[in-house]
Amino acid sequence: MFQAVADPVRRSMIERLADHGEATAGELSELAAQRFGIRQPTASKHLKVLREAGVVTSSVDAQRRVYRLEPGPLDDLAGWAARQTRFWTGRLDALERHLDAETAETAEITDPATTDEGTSS
Amino acid sequence: MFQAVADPVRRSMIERLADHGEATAGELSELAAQRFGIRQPTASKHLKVLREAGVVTSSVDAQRRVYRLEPGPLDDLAGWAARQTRFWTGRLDALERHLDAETAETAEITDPATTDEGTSS
DNA sequence: TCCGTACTTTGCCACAGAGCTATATAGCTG
DNA sequence: CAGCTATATAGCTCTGTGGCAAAGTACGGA
Repeated sequence: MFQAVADPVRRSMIERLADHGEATAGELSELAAQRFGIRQPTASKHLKVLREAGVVTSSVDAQRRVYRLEPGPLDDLAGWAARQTRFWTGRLDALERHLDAETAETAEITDPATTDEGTSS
Repeated sequence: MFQAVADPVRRSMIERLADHGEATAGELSELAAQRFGIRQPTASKHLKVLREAGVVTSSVDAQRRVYRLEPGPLDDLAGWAARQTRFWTGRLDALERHLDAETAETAEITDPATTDEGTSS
C-alpha cells in the first residue's frame, strides 16, 4: 500500500479515479503519457501494482478494462497518518495548555523519559 | 514525503516518535536493530531521509541527537489520502441515497453536477 | 589531553523497480 | 477469417536505494 502510493505516476492515476469515479486502462495510460511521458506498457505495469495493492479493482468491458478506486486501503493510509500526529498534537496541545495556564517558561525538551503525563486532559 | 513513508523501517521510527513524543538517534537505531536487524549507520541514513522530507526535526543535546515528529507532512499525507476517498464515497453515497429514495429530497451534497460519463470514448 | 560515546558520512555492493521495445492475448468489426 | 483495437506480459537495461564496514566529527569526562 505505502509502496503503491510512493510513485507519482500511480498517485496521479489514483487522483484521476478519485475525480472521475472510474476510467479505462487506456484513459489512465494516456493521462500518464501526457503528464509523465511514459508508454502504455509502463502504465499497465503501474496499474498492476495498484491492483495487487488492492487500491483499485478492474472489471472487463469487452477489450476494455475499467478501473475503479477501492476506498479501503486509502482510508487505512489516511487513518495511519492521522494517528501518528494525533498522539503527538494531543500531547503538544495538552502541554501548551498546561504551559499557558501554569508557567510559560520551560525548556523545549520536556523530559519524557521518567514521567508519563499523557493523561492530562 | 511519500517516499519517506514508503519504507517499513522509517514507518517504525515514525510510530515510535508518535508514541513517545521524542527519541534519540540511538534509541531509534536500536529499535530498528531489534525489529529489522539493521546496523546503526543504516538507521542513521533512514533518519536523514526523514529529516530531509521534513517528517522529523532534530535538536542537539551534547553528543545526542533528539528527534521529534513534525506533524505537517504527515497531516498532508492523511489529508491527501482522505481526499481521494471522500470524492468517491461521496458519489457512492449520493448514488445509494438516490437508489434508496429516488425522490432526491435530500438537497445536501447530492448534486452529481452534470452527467459526466455519458460520452465515454 | 586523551579516551570513550554518540552519530554522521563515505564508499562500496546488491537488488528492486521503473522505463523501454517487442510480443502475446482477447474481443470487436468488416 | 483478417485485421484492428485495447491491454497485458516478457525480456531487457539502468538508476535509485537499502544494506554493510570503516572512517570522520563532535562532545563530555577522567
